[in-house]
Amino acid sequence: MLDDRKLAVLRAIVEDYVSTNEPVGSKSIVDRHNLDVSPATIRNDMAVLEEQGFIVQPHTSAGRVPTDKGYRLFVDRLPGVKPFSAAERRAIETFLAGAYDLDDVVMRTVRLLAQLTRQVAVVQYPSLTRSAVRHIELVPLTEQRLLLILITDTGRVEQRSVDLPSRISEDAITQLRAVLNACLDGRRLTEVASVVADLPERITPEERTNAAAVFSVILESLVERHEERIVVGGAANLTPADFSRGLHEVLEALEEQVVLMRLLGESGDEAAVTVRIGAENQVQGLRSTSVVAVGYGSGDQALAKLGVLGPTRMDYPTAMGAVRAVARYVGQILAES
Amino acid sequence: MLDDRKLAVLRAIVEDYVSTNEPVGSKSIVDRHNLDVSPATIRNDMAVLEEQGFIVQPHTSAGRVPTDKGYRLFVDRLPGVKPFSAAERRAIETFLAGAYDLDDVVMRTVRLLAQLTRQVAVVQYPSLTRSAVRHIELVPLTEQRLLLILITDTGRVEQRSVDLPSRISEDAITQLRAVLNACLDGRRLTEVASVVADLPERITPEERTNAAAVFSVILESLVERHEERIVVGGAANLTPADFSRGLHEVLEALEEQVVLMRLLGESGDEAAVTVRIGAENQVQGLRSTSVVAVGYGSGDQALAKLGVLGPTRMDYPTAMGAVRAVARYVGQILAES
DNA sequence: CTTGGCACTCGGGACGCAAGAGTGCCAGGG
DNA sequence: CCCTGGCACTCTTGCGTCCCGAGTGCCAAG
Repeated sequence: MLDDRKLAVLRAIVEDYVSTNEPVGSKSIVDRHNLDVSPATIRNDMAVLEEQGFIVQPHTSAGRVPTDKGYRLFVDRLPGVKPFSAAERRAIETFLAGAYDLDDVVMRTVRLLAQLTRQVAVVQYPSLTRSAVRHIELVPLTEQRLLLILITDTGRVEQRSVDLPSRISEDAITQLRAVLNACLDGRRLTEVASVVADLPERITPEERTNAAAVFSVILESLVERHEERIVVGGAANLTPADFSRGLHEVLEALEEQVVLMRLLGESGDEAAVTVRIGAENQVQGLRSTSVVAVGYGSGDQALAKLGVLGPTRMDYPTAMGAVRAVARYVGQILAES
Repeated sequence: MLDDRKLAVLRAIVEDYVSTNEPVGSKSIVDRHNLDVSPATIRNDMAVLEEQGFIVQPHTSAGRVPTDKGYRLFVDRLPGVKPFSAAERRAIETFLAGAYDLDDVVMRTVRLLAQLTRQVAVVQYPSLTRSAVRHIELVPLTEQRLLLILITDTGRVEQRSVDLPSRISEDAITQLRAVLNACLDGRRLTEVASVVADLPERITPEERTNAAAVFSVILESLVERHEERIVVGGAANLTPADFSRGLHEVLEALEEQVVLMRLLGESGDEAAVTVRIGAENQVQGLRSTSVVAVGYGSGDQALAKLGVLGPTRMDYPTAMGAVRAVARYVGQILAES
């Protein structure tokens, strides 16, 4: 149905269109890629490719442009990811290694991805719910108010202030802190809910109402969507020419955390690099963009996702290579801290 | 030199141009604003205004457009800030009051400002160096590694991991923690440096090398520029039509923390709303934008700045009103927490 | 199945023209 | 002295026309 040469033609069209942003004609294909056939032959192949929906011509007398389906075939069956050179890998590693806390890791990752791919970079903070508790700290703010600090093994620090129903003594705080750390230390956050339910027994009765307030804040912070923050960078890489309806639509989507969550969430598998092309994205307003994403994590399991977003006319092999490489190194960095 | 009517004409030109984005002619001025004179009279006034450099005409037979100098006169001598209605104030207050930690306050502030003004919002995190220490916490990660957590009275939490030269015992950590909190609690961060210098005396000699490592990390985090984070939102409000050289330039500038720092830093006075118009901004790439900024803080002194950025063709009265109102309420929220 | 040839289609740039908006200037009137 | 109506002038903008070139589809021959 699609012989080797037709695939080669599709590939040529995708590559040329990506690099020139102009519809590519039969003649320029034989010129640039060394297929030993005539333009007329290419035209026949292109007619077939068009009939099958892999390419279209914007105007009757213009060259061809890949469709979403064409890009899909390209990424599925064609060159795959572009591996990075040793030098590039080293550059990535040293750039990320300079980070000194989680915020900084994330910020650097965004910048790095945006710069490597010249696209918009999207990085999700390591998920709270899949991390484990490393330490819980209570700091008195006033006599009826505590600051609760939750530190995870991914280096993430969450803070909440807790309003207490009644006054609390230094001793009671110390006791509470000890109990919390004894019971929760090392637990995955998914287990915390059930553990917290059993805690009140360990607390002296007169402190239970205050303790309950603290517990409820802990539980709250587990379900808060807030924790799933996503950072975007490289928006300047969006070129107006690539978006018919203007950047506005895209920029708007990029500012909605919820939208970004869905965007990264849609890519199912976490270990492998996934590509969603154009209308494959269910997110309204990003129907003409592609997303290359992958899960990353400190150990073997993925904690969160990162990726790049750009026009469907994107250099997929490079983007996939960059995303994969960056995810790997970020994972390393997180594991070390 | 500039009589009342000429000022009224300038004002009319600015207002109409802001709302229509089209050069405004003499006839439309007498139509829309009720000046009881003929178009010809307006034309004479406009000729004077043009000669003085307050307005220009893009083409020989087009209406007039304000220059930077024109906008400047407008904001300096004309209607001033637009006060907010009680309903609007209440909306702002309740929207911000829902925040549950500093990150959330800042994020909400950005969204709010962007939405109120339909411009790009820029909010700087409360400066570390002007806040005071509320609590310092040390959490052992491994035997030679600590997590240092610094909590300020503005609700900000900074974290750093500290590599120790030698192993440290639980007791030593407790001692160190006690010393740090005893000496630093309530101190402004600007004083911390000198206080820390005197600390080693209070530490048992055998722990001094480890303590020194912790101290140096504390000092480091005071000078790190990282602390001056700036959050941007509402980039989708940038309309391509307003920027001749394209959005690219502007978006790029907005991604550079350093640039944003300069931008907010330039506005000198902190208590009053400052406006920098067009080329008054020394930042390359933002020469055709205006910035409306003001300092905000929990008490009387400013901790940081916030503002909006947009095309010089901006609704200054509204922007100034929004910026001022939001700054006030953010200050309140910070003071309460 | 490939290839050269050829007629065909259309988008885009160049040109010209007319309409409309807005101005500057001038002379007259309060 | 300032305001006003009138008038000629200047450009921009949109529209219609025309032409060129790129690229195609089809066909008949190798």
